[in-house]
Amino acid sequence: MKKGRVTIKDIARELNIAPSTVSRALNDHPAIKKETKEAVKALAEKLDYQPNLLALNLLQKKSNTIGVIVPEITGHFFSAIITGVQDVIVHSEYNIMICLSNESYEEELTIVKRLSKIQIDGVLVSPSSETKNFDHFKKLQKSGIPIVVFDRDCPGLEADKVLVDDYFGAFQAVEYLIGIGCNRIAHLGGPLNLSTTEHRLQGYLDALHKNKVAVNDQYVVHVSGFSHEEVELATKELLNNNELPDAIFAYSDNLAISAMHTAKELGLQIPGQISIVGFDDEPHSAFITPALSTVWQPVYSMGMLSARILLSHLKNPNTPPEYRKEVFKPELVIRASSKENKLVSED
Amino acid sequence: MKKGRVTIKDIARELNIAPSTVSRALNDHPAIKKETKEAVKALAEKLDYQPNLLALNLLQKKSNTIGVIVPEITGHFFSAIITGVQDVIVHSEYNIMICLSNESYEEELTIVKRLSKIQIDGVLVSPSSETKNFDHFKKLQKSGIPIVVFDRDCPGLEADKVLVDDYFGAFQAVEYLIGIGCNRIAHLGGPLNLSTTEHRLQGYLDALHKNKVAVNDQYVVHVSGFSHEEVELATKELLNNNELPDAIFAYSDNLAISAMHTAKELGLQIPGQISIVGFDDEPHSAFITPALSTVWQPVYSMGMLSARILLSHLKNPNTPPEYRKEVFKPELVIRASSKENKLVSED
DNA sequence: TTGTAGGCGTTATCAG
DNA sequence: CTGATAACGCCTACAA
Repeated sequence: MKKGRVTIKDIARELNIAPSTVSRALNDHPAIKKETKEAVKALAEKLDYQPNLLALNLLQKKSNTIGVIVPEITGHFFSAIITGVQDVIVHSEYNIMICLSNESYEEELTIVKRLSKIQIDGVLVSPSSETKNFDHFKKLQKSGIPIVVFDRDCPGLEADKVLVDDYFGAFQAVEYLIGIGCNRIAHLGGPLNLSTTEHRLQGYLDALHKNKVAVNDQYVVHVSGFSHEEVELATKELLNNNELPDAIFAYSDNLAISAMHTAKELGLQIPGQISIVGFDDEPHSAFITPALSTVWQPVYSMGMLSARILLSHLKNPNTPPEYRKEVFKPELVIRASSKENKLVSED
Repeated sequence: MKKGRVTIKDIARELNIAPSTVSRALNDHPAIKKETKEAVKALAEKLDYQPNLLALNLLQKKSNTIGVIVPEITGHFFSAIITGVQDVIVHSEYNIMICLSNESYEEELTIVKRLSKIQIDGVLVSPSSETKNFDHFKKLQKSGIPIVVFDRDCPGLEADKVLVDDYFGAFQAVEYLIGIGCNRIAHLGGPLNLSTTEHRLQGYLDALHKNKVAVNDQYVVHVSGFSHEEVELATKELLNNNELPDAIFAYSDNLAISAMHTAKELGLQIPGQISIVGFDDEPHSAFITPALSTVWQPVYSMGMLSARILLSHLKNPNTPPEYRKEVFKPELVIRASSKENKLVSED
């Protein structure tokens, strides 16, 4: 008649042996008699003994938990990455704690503090769009916690990184637009301090330069966040140019869809008068009308790889001299929102 | 020159006082001299003392963590619920552990075992579509862990529940379809052992009965899972009827969109020849063409309420005599995929 | 092969 | 007001 769960002491008492013997038996310690082991294990089974991980955590000074910090999960992008992460981690002894920063630097700070308090063992992170300073991550690293950065880079932070070649994706997309005859290509860019924003912008600019298409400052607009209002505002700014762009390369599918919406409201034909290309290849992008051309990224694989890298560090706690940097190649997916149509609109 | 993090003992030694005094000072115990408190707090600050929650966990026999079990997060539905949960929990002292069952009963079992092992304090759960038996949840409850079920009910399990009136939503949707002149209304149903499937089906049937529209068995098809193949198969079965339905009420937006796709491939006009109504109001449903009529649910609020209910139990660990059952009202959203168009098609 | 003792970091209890 | 002590459940030297 004990209260609470059964412990190794209970087993020990019942069997008239020492708790340490029970512990060893349960852990298959070589120096324990076979019969003892069997007796212990049998009783443990019978009593439905569950090792108290909380006690182990204290002993080992680790939580057996890894944290995943993402800006949001309502879109498909981070959800899919997380699913990849989870499908790897689930086969390890670690638990996952998913934390949402809601694109807020403040909340990200709070999260990091919390994770640090619970002695997290490792962290996967994609910083918020507000985050410019990575000291909070560095602090984690200093206390020995390995960090893997994914998708959104943290420039200046030395860590493992699993990224996408955003520059390449953007370059391809824009060169494609040029190829189909667009020459007033606008860019609806992301929040300014994201690495992804910067790389996609750079890819856009370089594609224009390389193909000797004039760059027009008025054709580049950046959102400051992903709220509906901000996106709409930016889109309108772009489309209210006195000389209308004949194509928009957007930072993301969501921005692209917003742009498409606004363009339709203005009575523009897509792709007749204006072509639109997004980035991310969200699943619904294929279902909107016209179906959105976009840049696909291997999200699930990114999640899996990030998790694997973190696990490998956790298994080899010897300070690794060098960090891995894996860059996935994205792929242009051409659909109905962009079409060769400039024969007419050449004035 | 200590190794590892600073503990209460370090502070005690430095100040020549007892560890227990430090503990009390840090916790603002009333019976501690003001100056002592200040000295302790100052030093703690200076040394960047972080309380070791792992030790606390062991002492209190609780993990200060709540688990959230969902079938998946790549869709908007559960992501939004989780976001609601998180936005509530983040203001408490609890951590969240999000677990994905991938719509698999096996994985759900594994998750529950894990959560039980780490001495989870409470659980929010929406069961997988394969789950027919809720003993694993009952076992959790028996060990004193409060459970709140959300969205998908677990019939027979006594627990707090935060649900949606699926019956009402379905009834409304189908009655609306009848109102615009449809009389060969098909139902593309969800997996059979989900409560939501059952209630939506019942709402569909009752709406037909009440309005004296004949029920045709061939017009009711259920998917067995949410994989693309299965959905496509079921959709085709529905549309390959010798007498084509003039409307489809689908279990979810995703099923509806798949149906729409297939219908388009068959050259059908939507809503000209066939109206389609979904369920969930996923954000992208407004952007597809034609925009999908659907049934909206207050997802974010459901997440928040579920979390609040769980927290209230955690704060009052006295066995609560009765469970709460909260049922949200969904709302029909009419868009372009359903239209009054039967004047013509009446043969 | 097994038992004893100490400790992981914290708090609660009981003295003083 | 503060100090010593025990305890949470487990593991790991060290001893026997």
